[in-house]
Amino acid sequence: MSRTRVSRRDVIHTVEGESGRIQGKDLLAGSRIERLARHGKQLAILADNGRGVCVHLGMSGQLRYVPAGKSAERGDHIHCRWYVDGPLGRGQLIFRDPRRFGGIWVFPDAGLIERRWGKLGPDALRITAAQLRRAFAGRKRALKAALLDQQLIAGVGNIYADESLFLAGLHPEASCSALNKEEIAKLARAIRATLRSAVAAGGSTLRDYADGSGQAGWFTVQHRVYGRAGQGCVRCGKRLVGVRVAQRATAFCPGCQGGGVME
DNA sequence: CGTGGCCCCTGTGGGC
DNA sequence: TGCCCACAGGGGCCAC
Repeated sequence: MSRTRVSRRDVIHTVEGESGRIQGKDLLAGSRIERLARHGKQLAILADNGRGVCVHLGMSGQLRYVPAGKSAERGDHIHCRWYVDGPLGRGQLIFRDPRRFGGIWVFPDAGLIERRWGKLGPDALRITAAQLRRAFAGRKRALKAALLDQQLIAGVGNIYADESLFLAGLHPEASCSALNKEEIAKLARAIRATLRSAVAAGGSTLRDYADGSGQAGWFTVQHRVYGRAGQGCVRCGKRLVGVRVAQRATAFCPGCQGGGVME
């Protein structure tokens, strides 16, 4: 990163070990990027001098890379711009976030990122049945609430929680402790399959989501239950039910998702 | 331990 | 046409 331009300071956060006014070097100006990392919904840009920044997109955040020469990205709510100049090319990395639920966290050393990520559950894209069993052990919460809890499983949000539960045939309000071993294994498979398909389709663009190159995602056309309360189930035709679980809109099929609840 | 409520913030779509 | 309200891919905090 050669330099950075911050238009809104309040989207940049410091963490333990970092103090004082945020400087360019905190945002990796002058650093050589060594690798990128991800755990659940957390992203990290890691430099070879040990520094690193985390990015979380929240609800409306976008991270966009625009190669030099392409028309400069315009628009409101661009809070941070990195001017990248390295062996792989020149361009701008742009952080835009209208609602500002997302943000950027600066770390003086990458070890602190690992420590922070250690508090999250296992990554959902690769979650195993055994890991899910451990996450659910001794918990009576609703399945959907557990899926949304990043400390238990990292990376499942509202859309993919509903879609995974439908695929696994499980009721969103069933208790974690009500599932048997096979049902948990089935849910783990459903989570992995759902996320894999969603990634392959480029994500779910409900309104304005776009990937790093600005492309919208088309997984929305594969949504079976999310946003479809009141409509017919694609599998059995029954009317999908809409409820709120853990303060989030939740849709499920009363016919296909009886798993986990006592009738 | 778990839940519900409230908050952070902007944009949009529907109902009147 | 315009105004107001509800709601939206997330998550932290607090009272109970």
